[in-house]
Amino acid sequence: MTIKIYNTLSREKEDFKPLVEGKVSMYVCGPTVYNYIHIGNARPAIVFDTVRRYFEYQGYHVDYVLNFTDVDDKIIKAAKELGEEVPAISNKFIQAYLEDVDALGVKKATHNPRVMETMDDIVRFIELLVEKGYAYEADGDVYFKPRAFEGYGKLSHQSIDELRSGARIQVGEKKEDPLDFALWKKAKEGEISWESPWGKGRPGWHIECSAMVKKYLGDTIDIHAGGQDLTFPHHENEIAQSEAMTGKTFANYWMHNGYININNEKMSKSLGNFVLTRDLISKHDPQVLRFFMLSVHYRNPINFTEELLQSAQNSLERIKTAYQNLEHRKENSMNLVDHKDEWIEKIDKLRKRFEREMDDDFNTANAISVLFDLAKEANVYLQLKQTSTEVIDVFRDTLQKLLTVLGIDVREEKELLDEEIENLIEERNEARKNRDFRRADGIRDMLKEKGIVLEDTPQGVRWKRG
RNA sequence: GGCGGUAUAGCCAAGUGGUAAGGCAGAGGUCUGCAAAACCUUUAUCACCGGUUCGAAUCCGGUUACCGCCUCCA
Repeated sequence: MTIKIYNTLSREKEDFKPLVEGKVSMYVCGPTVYNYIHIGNARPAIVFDTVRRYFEYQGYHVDYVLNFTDVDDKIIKAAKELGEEVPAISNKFIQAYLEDVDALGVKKATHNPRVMETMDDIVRFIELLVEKGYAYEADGDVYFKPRAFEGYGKLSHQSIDELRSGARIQVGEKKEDPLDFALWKKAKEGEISWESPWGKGRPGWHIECSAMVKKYLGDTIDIHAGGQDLTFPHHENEIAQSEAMTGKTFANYWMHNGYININNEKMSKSLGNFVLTRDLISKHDPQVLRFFMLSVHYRNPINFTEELLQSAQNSLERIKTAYQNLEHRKENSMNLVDHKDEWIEKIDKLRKRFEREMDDDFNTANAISVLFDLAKEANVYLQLKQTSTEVIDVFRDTLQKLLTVLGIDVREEKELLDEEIENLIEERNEARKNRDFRRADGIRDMLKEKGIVLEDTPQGVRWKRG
């Protein structure tokens, strides 16, 4: 089955055809590192990590590049306010980003290029654009001319002339045309800067991605991704720069994720309603946030509230419990052949359904509903008097494997309980045998206080943390 | 002004022509010494109006509401 991807370029779902059989090259626009990331930044990290995981599940080798914008106006401003150097600020927040995203189950990128480390490539890229007549220097700045690039606007489906009527585009004194955008910015006094053929300065925002894509993935890549808001102007400008440069298609597929609202309002600093990922996952299991984000299709907006997150937690708990109950029952299973094949076939069908949903533009919302069905079937199976070890294994392995695609791990290190608790559980078993329920319930309540929840099953007592 | 998105049960959320998946919350039941977990049952004239069609949440036209981009932004 082929994977279908909604391509912003064509506004249609298209069959995914890789440039190289069995491989995917992916570039995702990363954060500008001037602060801790908010949950809006976490969404693309989670969504495109899941895209990557699904490709890998399907046997593709994925080259995944995510950049860090470590020089920019906002970082310079933050550095000034904090009385620190720009690299100190960006290093700090790159580190923080990596920690946050790691907690969310995001796999490490193949490369994490930074602007400061890509400076030579960026300067060379700009030089060539000037040589080719797509860009010009003006008093230490260098500007790109969108009008010189045929096809400008093809991603955002804007026509160059309509853009002008927006009338909000300021005419910089140095620009020849209001649409022109900066490739290189002349340094202000005392500002961090690099040498270039046009004097000291630093790169404009869009050029870094063009240079990095070329450096790490080549002239043409399979997938370029980012938040919806990057479509214009950022990605549009990247296309213009790169295609002007190489004369080749820059990216075959463009993917954009939707926004997050907080209590139905746009998350913004002025409203003061942004939620830092770091704060949230210190209070909630990071997996719950990940599950929550994947329970909505990636192109649709998500509304965030504490209640909705709690609801997601309850949902995830259901799948987790099913998994743990499978583990528990495994010890009490046997070599049974009755109806074995029927169950395995049933599981196989669910697995295929999961794949079908993921194939359809990564419909994680539907894929998750398949996991609920899988959990349900597992629960039904677990109610049988006798169970087959093999069927239990297939249930468990399938559930685990599919959850891994979503980046969710329900396995729990079942660390041994300490002796005291073991003894209490044993004592309770004795009490129950003797029908001393008052004592038994007393112990159960006591353990609950310690965060150990006991459940009696026909196969003996089962415990979990709660 | 240009481009685009969304409107489905108490809440969340899938679903692009054949009489509405799934989850959370609620109610009733089964199992259990009691619980827990689980299972079963139960809750929708798909924003509104018109059209196309044997048949529409799904296609077309219109209306309303909300939202995004066009400016730094995931």
